[in-house]
Amino acid sequence: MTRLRLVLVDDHAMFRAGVRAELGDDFDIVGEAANVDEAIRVIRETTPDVVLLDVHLPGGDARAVLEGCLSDVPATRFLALSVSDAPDDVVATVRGGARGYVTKAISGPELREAIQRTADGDAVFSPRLAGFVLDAFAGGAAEHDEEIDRLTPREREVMRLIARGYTYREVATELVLSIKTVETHVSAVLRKLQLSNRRELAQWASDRKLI
Amino acid sequence: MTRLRLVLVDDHAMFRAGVRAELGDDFDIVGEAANVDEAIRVIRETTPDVVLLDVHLPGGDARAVLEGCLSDVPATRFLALSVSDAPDDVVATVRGGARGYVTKAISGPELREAIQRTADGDAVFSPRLAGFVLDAFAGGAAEHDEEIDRLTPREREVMRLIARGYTYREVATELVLSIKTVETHVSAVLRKLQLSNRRELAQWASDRKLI
DNA sequence: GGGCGAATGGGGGACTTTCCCTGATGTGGT
DNA sequence: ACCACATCAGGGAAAGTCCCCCATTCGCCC
Repeated sequence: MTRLRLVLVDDHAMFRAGVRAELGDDFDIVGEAANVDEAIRVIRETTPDVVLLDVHLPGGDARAVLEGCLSDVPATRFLALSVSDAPDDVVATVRGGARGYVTKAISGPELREAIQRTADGDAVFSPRLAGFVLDAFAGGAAEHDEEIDRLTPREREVMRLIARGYTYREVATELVLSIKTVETHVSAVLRKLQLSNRRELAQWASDRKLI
Repeated sequence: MTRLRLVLVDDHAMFRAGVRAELGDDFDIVGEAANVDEAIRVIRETTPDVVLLDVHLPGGDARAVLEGCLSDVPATRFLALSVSDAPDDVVATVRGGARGYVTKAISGPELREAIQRTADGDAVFSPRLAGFVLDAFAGGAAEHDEEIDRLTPREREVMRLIARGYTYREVATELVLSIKTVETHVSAVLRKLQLSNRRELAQWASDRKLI
């Protein structure tokens, strides 16, 4: 059987050298690229079986590469390989068309297997990351965070300050209110969001990048 | 002349393989580590000439490694080698005792030269990064924050968590202490820094980018 | 050996903060 | 008139913060 043909896309020459050293004997590395434009060109020219694709690249990200050549090389499978295990990165890259996503903490043998499975049509994910993708597909689309819509403008304003660690007294001073009014708003926010204290609120706001 | 003895500290086996493949002929790689504790142990055991040190590690960061063994191996030089080019990371790592800081975008020959120069006592920086360090020293070096030197290691540890908003109870759980001990440390920190409550402490720590 | 700093904790107290409850008033929109 | 919203009050339970006091242990240095 002929060796699988690979393209490596990563802006770190050192990392590409590592992959070559670990995998060069088992796969045919037909091309390398260090940025988005180069990657698109090389992939089109070589139509490899699998592309190892770093998520963060000079001149764009993995999605830019996927958009630029996915439709031109239908037989090529893309395996994202990144230092980032951020849910946003994972979900965005998979939405863009990657067939798998593993972190660079992976070992040589594991990567070898991941590439083989990707070429076979499997979806390969580092254990912790599979959950993010499933979550995103399961819950993500419909709701649009109805919860925050139930807060009044004033409540949102108070909520933001509370989430930053202000005390009720400080919020009252900042917004020129009485402490009691702040208490009322905070209670309403906690009740509406079904949270039980300010720390959870800070977490909630941080998750939604509201601070 | 005998080859320089290296230790590689990086949580990505793949990256270490890349460095080995690129440098293994020119340097004597006497040890490798993938996390903070392992790194400290290996460095103490091998007392290499140069340590290639990733900034972001499981169980801590490069500073933890530097704190853990800098005084034990006075002849060893540390060269930070990271994907991050964030000013905070650079400055923090250099403050911690690293003698240089280059990004992983570096090429094999450049890394070879950087290691040689580090061993010779030079300070090696990627071009864009040198500026950050110089800025940091220009903008307030004279004082060297005598205040924080007056804190004991344990006090600093407690202080960091308090500054992040942890309650005494949570700090106690995290560090496996009694609440009373946490209170004692916090009181000492507030007294030494002449602050009056945890919010001022959070502000103080944030100003100094200790969180 | 004696002193000293560091780390660990216990008791207790004063005070603030948080969160919830039950109210009230006024305003603007439909 | 009704309702959502914003404003404020009194009261109280619970938690957390910060300050005293104190003791023990350990290791280090003179």
